[in-house]
Amino acid sequence: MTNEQVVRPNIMAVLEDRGYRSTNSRRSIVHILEDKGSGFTAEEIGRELPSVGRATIFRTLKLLLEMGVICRLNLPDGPPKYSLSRVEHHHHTVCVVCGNVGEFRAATIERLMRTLSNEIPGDVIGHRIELYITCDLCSKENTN
Amino acid sequence: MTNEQVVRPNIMAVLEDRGYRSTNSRRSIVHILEDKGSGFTAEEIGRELPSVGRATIFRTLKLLLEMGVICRLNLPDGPPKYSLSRVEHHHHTVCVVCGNVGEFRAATIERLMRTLSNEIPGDVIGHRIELYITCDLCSKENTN
DNA sequence: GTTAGTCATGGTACTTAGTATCATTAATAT
DNA sequence: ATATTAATGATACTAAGTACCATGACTAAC
Repeated sequence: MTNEQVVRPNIMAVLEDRGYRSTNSRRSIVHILEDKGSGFTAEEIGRELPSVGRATIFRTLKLLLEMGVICRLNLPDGPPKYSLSRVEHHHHTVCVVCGNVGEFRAATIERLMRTLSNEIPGDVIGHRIELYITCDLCSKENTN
Repeated sequence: MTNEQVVRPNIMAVLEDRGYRSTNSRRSIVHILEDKGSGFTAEEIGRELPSVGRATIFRTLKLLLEMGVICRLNLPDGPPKYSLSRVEHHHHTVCVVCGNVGEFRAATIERLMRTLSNEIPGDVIGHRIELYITCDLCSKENTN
């Protein structure tokens, strides 16, 4: 696991580079994403931007997903959560108590996946790894 | 990756051992699950059992999920798919073309996860790994 | 085997994440 | 400044799943 500086792209610039327009709604959604960083739901964003239509929120999230700027995480229960992606490939931790989402990188996993792909029938083109944890905060609260 | 014989529990027995009743609906649902094995959707089961109420299908799937008899797999798109679990811990491959779901085991992964948990903040209590592949059948069809 | 109690069922209405449609509005290119 | 076209918000819809509730089916105890 590494802890190097997280490099994030200028999201609006990425959108514009792909020919998408820089609109008020998109800017305010992106602004909130950058503020929250990780573990936010679509509904949450909608609540903070009542002037922006629900459809637009989902449309924008979908766009950003396709561009790889954010990722969606399906939790065992509750609505899916979105997180800003690192530029680099990464994986997620989810606290099963509070639902907080974290990110980590581990070169060992990637090396292992390459090895594994020899033993899997078919061509491995991607993978997704989620670690379910109880985060430090939640285990502390439990012992109090 | 291992290929040993898949050991499956007697699902109805497991249900009854937990105090749940052996009803017609449950038996017919379980029967279909055992027939399909993996990669089926809730809707699919409902279609094959028009006499069983939709609610009952979801109720039963939920029960089986809680008991660990089946697992739910959220695909990048399309409805979630359910699979009979092996008794043993395992992971899934999903073909991104046809959506077929496979299972595999890899002790290396489990060992790696244990190592990794030292580097992750909080207590790791579980993990989920999905490999996205194009299965042999689909890559063949593409080259034809 | 009958019965009593309770669990499970099917039907229906609801919730929630996300999408389709469409007339109006705003961003861009010229 | 204007024409073009993309994006928007509103609304209605779909689809996975759940809540509710009166009726029916299991099981246990007799």
